[in-house]
Amino acid sequence: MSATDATILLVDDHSVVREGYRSVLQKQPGLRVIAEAADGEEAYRLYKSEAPDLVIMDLSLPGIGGIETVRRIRQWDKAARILVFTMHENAGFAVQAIRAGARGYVTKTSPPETLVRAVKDVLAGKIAISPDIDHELALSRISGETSAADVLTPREFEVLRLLLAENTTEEIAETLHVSPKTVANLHSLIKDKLGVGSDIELVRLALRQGLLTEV
Amino acid sequence: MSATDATILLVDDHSVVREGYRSVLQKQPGLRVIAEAADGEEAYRLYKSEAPDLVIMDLSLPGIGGIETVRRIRQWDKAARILVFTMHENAGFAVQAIRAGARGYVTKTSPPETLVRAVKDVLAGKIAISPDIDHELALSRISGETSAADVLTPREFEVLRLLLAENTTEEIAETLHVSPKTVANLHSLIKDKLGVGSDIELVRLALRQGLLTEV
DNA sequence: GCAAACGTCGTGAAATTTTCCCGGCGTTTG
DNA sequence: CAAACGCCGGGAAAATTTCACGACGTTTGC
Repeated sequence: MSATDATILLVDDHSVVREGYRSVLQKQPGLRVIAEAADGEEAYRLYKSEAPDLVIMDLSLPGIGGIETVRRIRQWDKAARILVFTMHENAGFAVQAIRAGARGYVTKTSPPETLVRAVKDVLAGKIAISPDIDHELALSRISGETSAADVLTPREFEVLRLLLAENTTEEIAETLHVSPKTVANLHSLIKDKLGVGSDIELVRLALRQGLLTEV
Repeated sequence: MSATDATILLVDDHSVVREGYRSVLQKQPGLRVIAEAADGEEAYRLYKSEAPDLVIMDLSLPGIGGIETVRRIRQWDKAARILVFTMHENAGFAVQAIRAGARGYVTKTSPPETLVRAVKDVLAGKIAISPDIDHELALSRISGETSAADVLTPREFEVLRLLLAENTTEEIAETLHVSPKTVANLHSLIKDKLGVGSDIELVRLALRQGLLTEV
C-alpha cells in the first residue's frame, strides 16, 4: 500500500454489493478503497472530506439519486472523476450520467476485468463505457427510437415529466397556469413526436429512457 | 470445511455482486459455496447436477426470470430451499416469489448479518423475510392499495397483462377472440377496480406490484 | 335442487377525450 | 426583415371511455 495508491470512494446502497467491489478492487495493486457511502448525501460529504482520486457509484440510491449526486460532486470539484457502475443496461441512463459529469459507465453484468479496466482508464483521464452500452447506443442509433430529451421542446418535456408523475390534465394545467386544453394538446403532440400510440407505451418508453426512476 | 457443511448455489447475473455474496458467506463456518450461475437456465441445470442444500438467487435474471426459475427448481425438487436475495424492496415481488416456492426474501439493502441470518433460518426450515419487506407488507395492508392479483378476475388479469405488453385494444380482442368493445369495457373496469384514473397510473401500479418486469 | 351471485361477453348511447387544423403572438435565426 | 420555431388555445370531427343493461353459463350457499 504505497503512498501513491489511487484512492477510491465506493457508493452503493447494497452493503453486500460493496463487499463485492472491494473484494475485486483490493486484488489490484495501486488501488485503495478509503471510504464507502450508502446514499448520495453521504457520498457528497465523504467526497469533500476525503478527496478521493476516483468515485465508483451506483445510480439507484435512496434520497437524491445517482445522477443528482454526480452533478453535485462535479459542481463542487470540476475535476472529480466519477465512474458509474450500475445494473441499468440502458443507453438512456448512460447518456444522462455522462452529461451529468460522469467519466465512465459500466454495467454490473460486466466481468470484473471490465470494471478494473474502466477504473484504470478513468484514472488515466479517459472516458470508459462498457461494451454492452456501446452496443446499446449503437442500436438505439440504428433502430431510431426517438429520444425524448432530444425531440421534445422544454415545455413538452416538462409536461411529459408531470404526466409521468401521475398528475391529471387539470392539475398540470393548474401547475403551469395554462388551459387544460393546451395540456391535452401537448400530451397528444408528445405521443406523436415520440411515436407511441398509447399512454402505456409512453410510460414504457420513458422507463427505457430513464425518465422514470422511482415508482 | 467439514463434510457436513451446507452447500450453496449462488445465482446472480452480476459477477461482482456474486463476489460480494461469496465474500460474506465464506466468513461463516458451516457454509460452502459450491457453484454459481448467471442466469435461470444455468441455475436450473446446476441445481440438478449439484443438488445444493440452498440456492441464493436474484430475481432479475436474463432469459427466464427469477420467479420462473424458482418455479422450475421447485417443480423438479419439491424440497428445494431457495432464498431470494434481490434489490426489489417490493412487497408484490416478495408475495410472488414466496407463492412460487421461495423460502425466503431478503433485500440487498439489508446488512450482511441479515443475509446470514436468513440463510441459517431457511436451512433450519423457516421462512425468512427481511424486516423492510415485512414492513412494506404491513403498510400495503394498511394503506389498502388494491392488489391487482387479488381483486381482478382471471380474465381481467389476462387483459391487464396484454395491455401492459403494449398491445392495442384491437390486438387483444384478436388474441382473445372477443370484440374490441369487450376489451375496452374490461380495460375500463380494471382501472375502476384498481382505483386508478389513467393508464399512466395503471402502469405505475403494475410496476409497484411487480407485474411488469422487463421494459 | 334452486335461487342468488358472479364472471364473461356484448350492445347502445351519452360523456369525455383525443386528435387535427387553425390562427395569433413573441423570440430566434439567417 | 422574413422565415422558422416554440408556445398557447379555440373549434370540430373522430375516437375512446364510461355507464346502464341484458344474456348466458358456472359456482355458491341454503
